[in-house]
Amino acid sequence: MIPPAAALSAEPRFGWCCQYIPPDGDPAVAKQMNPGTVTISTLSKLEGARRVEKLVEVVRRNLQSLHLQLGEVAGHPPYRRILRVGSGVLPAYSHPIGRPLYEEPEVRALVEAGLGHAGKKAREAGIRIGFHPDQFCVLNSATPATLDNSVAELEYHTDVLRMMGLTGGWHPAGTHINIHGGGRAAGTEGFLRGLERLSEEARGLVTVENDEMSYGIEDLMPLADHVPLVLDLHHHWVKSQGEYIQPDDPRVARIVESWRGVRPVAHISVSREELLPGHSPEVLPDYAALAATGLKARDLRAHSDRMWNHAINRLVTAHLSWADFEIEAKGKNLAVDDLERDALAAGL
DNA sequence: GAGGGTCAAGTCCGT
DNA sequence: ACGGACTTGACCCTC
Repeated sequence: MIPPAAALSAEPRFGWCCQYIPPDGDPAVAKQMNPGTVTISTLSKLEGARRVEKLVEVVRRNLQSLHLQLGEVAGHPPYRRILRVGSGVLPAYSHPIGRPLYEEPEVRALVEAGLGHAGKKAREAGIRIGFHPDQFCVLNSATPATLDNSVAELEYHTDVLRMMGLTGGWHPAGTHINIHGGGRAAGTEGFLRGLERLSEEARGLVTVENDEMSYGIEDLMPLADHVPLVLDLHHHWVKSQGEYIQPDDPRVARIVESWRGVRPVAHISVSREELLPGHSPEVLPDYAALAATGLKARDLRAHSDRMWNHAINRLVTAHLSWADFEIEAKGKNLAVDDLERDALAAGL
């Protein structure tokens, strides 16, 4: 019997996403700590037992790396206990090639045991778990096949979380499966129709995040009574061409409401330092000034390796009053170290 | 073991 | 109409 997910503490958290980078750069540790993949193409070229064998090899590695990642996070203070898990933990799960393989008793037993173990570890250490399916998951698509795939993808993530003991009700332990609004043409009405296609269990986990192109945070407000909103401060800065939302902003209050008592999740990243030569790390990047130097939106969108800007880190520290943060930086856990230093200095 | 082509999927923008 | 960006390398085949 799986113990229920513990209530989420009110303590702020921030953490990294999907991949761990060993501080000493040890490639063997990097490989051990991170998931692998197998392509559909490779699986489809194998037959029968070979196909199962290949999948089992990758799944076993992925479950082991997930366990190690949770161990790493659990070794830090409670304010660092949030982890975005890579969506590739069970490769090909929602694809016709992979689906029957996961029904093989051998595979099923491996997956249930591994995820059960991981979920237990996450719950015991109080690690908040999230997922972020990629750009192919478009819940408002007008293309039936795309919508079908998107629903299947969200149900896949729900299956994973169920085996981790993190489903049932409204975002248990703060768990979330976060996606973007999708294409503009179908609008937020299309998103609501897509939500209706999901199981009740999945609907209790999905969240929606503002992007730089199609749905700004204001554009997502019509969804706030149906699904929690995830504010990405950097996406908003790009889409609004320079606005830094403050914690006392009325839009933040609406976002908090959309979570219905669960502590919200937000995202932070920062433009690449090397594209901003000579920029002071003590000053918030000024979009208009940077655009005037010839930098394009696509340049400013790109994520930095590290949380190099102390002013942004102080802004995030202020936002920790209401949200937990997933840090989207190429430097992963190393960027979390950066934010941690500034947040502690600012009195976290 | 190294090198290089390949990888399930959507949507947007710039040309 | 089409290629590239997003992401973001890792994988896998060939030599």
